[in-house]
Amino acid sequence: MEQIDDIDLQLLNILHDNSKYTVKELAKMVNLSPSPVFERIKRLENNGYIKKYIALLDAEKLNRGFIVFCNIKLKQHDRNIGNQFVSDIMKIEEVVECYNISGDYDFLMKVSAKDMKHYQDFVFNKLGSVESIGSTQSTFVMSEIKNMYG
Amino acid sequence: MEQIDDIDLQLLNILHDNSKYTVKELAKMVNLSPSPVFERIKRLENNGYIKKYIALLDAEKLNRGFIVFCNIKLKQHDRNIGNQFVSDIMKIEEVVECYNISGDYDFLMKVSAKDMKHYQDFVFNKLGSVESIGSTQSTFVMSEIKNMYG
DNA sequence: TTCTAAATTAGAATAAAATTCTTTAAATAC
DNA sequence: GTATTTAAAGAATTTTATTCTAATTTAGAA
Repeated sequence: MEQIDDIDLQLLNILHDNSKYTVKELAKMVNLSPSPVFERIKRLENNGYIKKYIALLDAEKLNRGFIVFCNIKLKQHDRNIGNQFVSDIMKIEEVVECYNISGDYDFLMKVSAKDMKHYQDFVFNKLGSVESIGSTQSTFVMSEIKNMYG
Repeated sequence: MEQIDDIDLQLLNILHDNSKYTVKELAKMVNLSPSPVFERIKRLENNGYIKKYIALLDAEKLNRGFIVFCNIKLKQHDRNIGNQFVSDIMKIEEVVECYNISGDYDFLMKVSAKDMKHYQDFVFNKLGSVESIGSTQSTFVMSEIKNMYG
């Protein structure tokens, strides 16, 4: 695996914050000409340092500004139950992130809803029909303080 | 505030997953010519539906694949302590997300480190010097199941 | 140090994409 | 039904991405 240098790291940090700079602009920022910057970015893409480029959307405007962290305990801890849970959760659009975690609970999900009413509906109707779930515990987000991706 | 239609929504969903499509490609996907697609995207940007465009990086390759959710209780619940905490946390690069939450703890942080050793160093040396923190509780991520941004 | 080879860069040339503009069509109001 | 507004298509233009070649730098060996 190729090694990356300081200029690569600069480019990654810049693009992580704003991927719309032109190569000419990037070149000026890192004191190079456009060609090597273009080649460096292609190399970083091909070597997997850059996974993809995405647009960040305004959750509030799209009626998804109500964030809840939802802890999940499975009914039992066998592979089938676990696989079933993962498979079910992947289909639920309100679940934007999900992690298998240490501690009292098995999974931590980040859920994105319009409001409390929507979240309640999500818990009753969506989670309610996921057979593998034993219990849940909701932690509500009152405000977002920091988000390096937002 | 302008209203968005189904095609706008399609464009948002596509760009949220991959912002590198050309307008020509997008036009084909939504069965329009490039011009109206271009104008729609500009409108979505100007109206704030699209906040920004970013590159997603490979955390593992950048030595940041060890994820921990860290719950925080403040020493006291007055405005000064709270503001001091927020100000301190914004400067710590390992903290990639932070939320003010309901429940037993005051804040939930997502922390990104190289490994357990790095995380330990983060807790001792970085969090350890944030005066406003009363107590912490760490939940370790064993695996990422779903991430609509990753 | 000096030579050689490999890698990197700069700058020009080309291809492709974004962006603008004008015309046409469609939808809505009157 | 006509007028008016809005949205779309297609062509023209500008900008950017991408490729190519030559020059420079770097690293290693003699």
